[in-house]
Amino acid sequence: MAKCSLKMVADRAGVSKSTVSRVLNKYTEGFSVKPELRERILRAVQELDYEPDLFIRTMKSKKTGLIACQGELVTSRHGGFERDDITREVVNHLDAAGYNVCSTYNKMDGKSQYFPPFKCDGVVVPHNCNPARLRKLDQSGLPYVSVNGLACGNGCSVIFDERQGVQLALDHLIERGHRKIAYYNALRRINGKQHYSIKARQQAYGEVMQHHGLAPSDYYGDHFVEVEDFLSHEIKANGATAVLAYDLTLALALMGAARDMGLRIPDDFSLISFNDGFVAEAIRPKLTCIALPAEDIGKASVTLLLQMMAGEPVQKEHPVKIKEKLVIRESTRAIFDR
Amino acid sequence: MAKCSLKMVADRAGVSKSTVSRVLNKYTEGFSVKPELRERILRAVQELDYEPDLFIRTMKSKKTGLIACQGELVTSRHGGFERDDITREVVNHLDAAGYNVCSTYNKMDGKSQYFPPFKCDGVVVPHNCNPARLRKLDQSGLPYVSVNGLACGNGCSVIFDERQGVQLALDHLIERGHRKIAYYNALRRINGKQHYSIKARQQAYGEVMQHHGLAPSDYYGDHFVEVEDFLSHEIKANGATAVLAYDLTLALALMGAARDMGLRIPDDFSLISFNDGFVAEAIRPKLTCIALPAEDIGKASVTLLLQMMAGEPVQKEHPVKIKEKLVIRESTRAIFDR
DNA sequence: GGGTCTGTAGAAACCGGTTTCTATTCGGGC
DNA sequence: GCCCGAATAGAAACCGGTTTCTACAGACCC
Repeated sequence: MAKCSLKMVADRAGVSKSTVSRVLNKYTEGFSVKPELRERILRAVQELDYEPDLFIRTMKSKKTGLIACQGELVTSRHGGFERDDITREVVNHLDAAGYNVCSTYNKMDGKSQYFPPFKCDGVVVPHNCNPARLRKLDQSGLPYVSVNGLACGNGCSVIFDERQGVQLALDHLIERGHRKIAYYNALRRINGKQHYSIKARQQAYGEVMQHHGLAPSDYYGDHFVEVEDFLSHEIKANGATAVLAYDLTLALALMGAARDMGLRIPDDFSLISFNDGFVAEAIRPKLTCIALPAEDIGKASVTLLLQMMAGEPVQKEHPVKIKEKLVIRESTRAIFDR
Repeated sequence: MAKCSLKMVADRAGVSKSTVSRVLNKYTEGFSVKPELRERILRAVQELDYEPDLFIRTMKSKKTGLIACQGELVTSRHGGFERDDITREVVNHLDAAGYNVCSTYNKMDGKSQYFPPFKCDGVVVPHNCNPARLRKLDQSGLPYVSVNGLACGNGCSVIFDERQGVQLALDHLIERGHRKIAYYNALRRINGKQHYSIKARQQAYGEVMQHHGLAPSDYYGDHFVEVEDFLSHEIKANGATAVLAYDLTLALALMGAARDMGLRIPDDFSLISFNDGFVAEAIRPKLTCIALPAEDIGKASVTLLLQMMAGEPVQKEHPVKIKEKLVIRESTRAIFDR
């Protein structure tokens, strides 16, 4: 009924705790167990449905086999759609590498708590935007990787190449004849801090536009603009023919407001958004997106973390950057001369 | 740097481990500590930034202060939008009650693993649809509550009142003159098993329609129908004026296909969906929904679990049912006489 | 036959906490 | 001054595992 202990298994098999532990952990380092005894022990384990406590075993053993996952596991209400995908990829890769991923729900806005509150071999920090918490983790000396977020001195960071993604989006639009391309920025703050991508995309937009000799839109700066005001100003007044949106939620909001204001997509303006997902494919017009490949960032992050844990030298100076991908659908079209 | 132990705190304060433990746990049961000594200990704790290991303390103490959360924390790719909301509500309420919620990512489709793999006071199982895993948990004797899913003999279950929700939806449509109302069912299987709501909504639809003397649609049964085929048959051929969709993802798929087929919502048919969320408000037409209030189910679930853990008698025979809510938006309209 | 090496497995220490048991000091009643 | 109980705090046991240390049996060699 209740969970049974190593002692109970040992008693049932008529051996000592140590022998059971050795058999279960396949300890062959200078030791061996007679096949017959091994059989008896394994039978007892099976009969009692024994499984060791995942955490108590971490006390004595050097390797815990545990990876702690920090951060908003329960995604925020209006959070991006890509978050779950990324975390899932990371977890699956760690699982495949034989690690058990574990997390405790500690509110990041609560009293400054340590993370992790248990012993583990490494830490994954998805979508980080809490510098204080990160600094504490950094000081702990544990190997950690910040996935889709920045790291401090001792950790690694894997992020998306926002410059390349912006370039992908703008090239796509410029190739199709667009010259006045507005950017709808996000000013959502998570726990009082912005996600790095907000500033990165905003800045890349300015640079890439300038590089093409085009004027950036008025509203790509730091102050918040309502969707309706944005569309009135940029599309109706300034005559922009295309909009790049910070993420899917903003793109959806823009699409809704455009419909309400009598603006058609892509006839009156083209729309392209960061993040891809089920919704982008389901809505009409289907949204052209800059996808953030979850598989790629997940795999790269886990590879990096495993290297750190193995003590191999890794790139810590600069974040590893994952390429973004253009997914062309119906919301962008060519304009023939202006 | 590395995490420090109770012993280190004790040494620094010049006292024994037991005294530190007593001070930190506010042990006053027949014991007391001189204010001056308490001060010194607390100072040492602060200086060393000490926090006890969350799991190791569970070994000896009767109360662990831990709640395990089973299930798909990393939600499935195309999963419903309501899942995160519900889990978050549950976690926040447990947190408020002083419990630490913890989860390990164990693939539910993997080798049959026990859950939880550590000692805890109770278990939360959100969105359950894995009977085998649940049966094991049930046998463990731990207090547990199945949130938005069914339980076995020893656990409690809190689900939504699907019958009432279907009634809400159909009454809304019938009041507005609809008589031919089709139902678009889901046949998604999660880990080989269906979520209880699939059968519940399907069945309730049949009953409520019959109760109103109306004929249910052809396609509300168990076999899968493509959205296009569904719309051709039900709307174009059979002349249905309204559709009730199993969830938001299916509603989105229906909206997309309708647009592609030249069917307008709500002019050509009204659409109402289960689940509510950001997307329902963002798309056009805004979707009329049967909302599944996350706060209500979260609060009720936690209340129930805490009662079980306190040894109080609770309702185990039947699931507790949470009322669903009608959110009227733009996708449904009245038809004036037929 | 004695010494040594190897295979096998139990005993015991240990991890980091909580709880129980025990010891000492102090104050008060006589 | 002595006895006793309350207040205070250390010592030690314990939780459930892993790892190290130790012990014993048998094989092999000389």
